Amino acid sequence: MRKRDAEATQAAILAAAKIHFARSGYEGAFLRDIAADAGVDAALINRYFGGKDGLFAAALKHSIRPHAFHDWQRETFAVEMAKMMAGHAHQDMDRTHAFQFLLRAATSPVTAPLVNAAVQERFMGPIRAWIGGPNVEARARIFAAVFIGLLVERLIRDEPLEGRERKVFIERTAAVLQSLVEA
Amino acid sequence: MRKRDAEATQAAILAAAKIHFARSGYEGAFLRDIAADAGVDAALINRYFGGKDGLFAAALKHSIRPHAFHDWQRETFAVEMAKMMAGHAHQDMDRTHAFQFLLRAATSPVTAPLVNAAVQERFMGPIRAWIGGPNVEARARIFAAVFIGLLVERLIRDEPLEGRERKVFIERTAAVLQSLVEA
DNA sequence: GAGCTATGTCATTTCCGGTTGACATGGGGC
DNA sequence: GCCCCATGTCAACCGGAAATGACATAGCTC
Repeated sequence: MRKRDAEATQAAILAAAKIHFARSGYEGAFLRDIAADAGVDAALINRYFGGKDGLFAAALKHSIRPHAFHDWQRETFAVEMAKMMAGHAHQDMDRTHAFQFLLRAATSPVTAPLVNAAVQERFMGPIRAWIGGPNVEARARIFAAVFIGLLVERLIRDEPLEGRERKVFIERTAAVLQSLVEA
Repeated sequence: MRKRDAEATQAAILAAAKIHFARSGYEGAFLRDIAADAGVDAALINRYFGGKDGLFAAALKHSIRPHAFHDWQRETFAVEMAKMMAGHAHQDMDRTHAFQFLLRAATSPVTAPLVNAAVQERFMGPIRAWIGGPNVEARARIFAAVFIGLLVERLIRDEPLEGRERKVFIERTAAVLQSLVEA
């Protein structure tokens, strides 16, 4: 029998759930599989999270953490971010993984509203505050869209750019990002 | 009883399937609903496509066709596209269905490789050709990223922008897109 | 128009996955 | 050491959705 440690068990379930939801989406992730990966009986998921919905909500909450936009320097962030986007996909796995989770969740009609609410609160909010200026709403949305798109591109591409193409990619990306934080 | 025309029936099923798969993903789309929309009994889907898997494969194959970038006007496409992105997700369904379908399919581990290969060939290829100029690779990637990001944002948001915010959104988005096709 | 086959419809079955409740047991509190 | 509750396990249930097979009939061939 599994060692009796509710906290560790819940953590194991949550970790497995994040992987499965990220890989397969809400409908495609099965509680039995998640439980198996966590080394737990599926019934425990119900006990601890109140069902699949609750588990998803917990995983979602755990995946979206406030991004530290406040400590980015307004003058240099664009280039820094562009460099990050130009990097290898296997770097920054935590962030990448969380984003996969969000992307898949966003493409399921069941979970899309949840994701939207969470993203609004913990992602768009900080972005708006950070960007500031007039017409924040429109500019923040474009910023978020570009940000998401760059992450997706980074996620699905075969190989990163090299040499001159890479240099141009960073310059151009930085220019786009920079333009969006300017009024 | 439905008119006896196997070819038309299959086409109706395929059309309905594409809509449902685009809107709800593989697991979220139900054969009964697809059949109902097509004005067909669900059993026919099995007869003609051999089951849900077969139907999905057929819809995927049918959705991946070369995108007509060549008939966009280089001077006006940016504003047109920005207006489209500013709209509600359920408007302009014709144009965006294929993309939504592909995006959802790309987030399913089963179909992802197929989709990625097809996207490279039939999406990135045309984009490169259409954009042209020096450092096409880098610019095409950013363009694709922005394009995808806007689609995702459009997909997950609750409500479109209105009034002045909408106007700014379109202007800014158009500016970003336009800048990316210029060398 | 008789007969046959492809097409369409319906009822039923099967399967799958989330949920539930009963039961087992480890381990802390007394 | 005993009791009790929290934790873990197991088997069964239930609803929903896909698949199946029997049946009906339109429409073509002759």
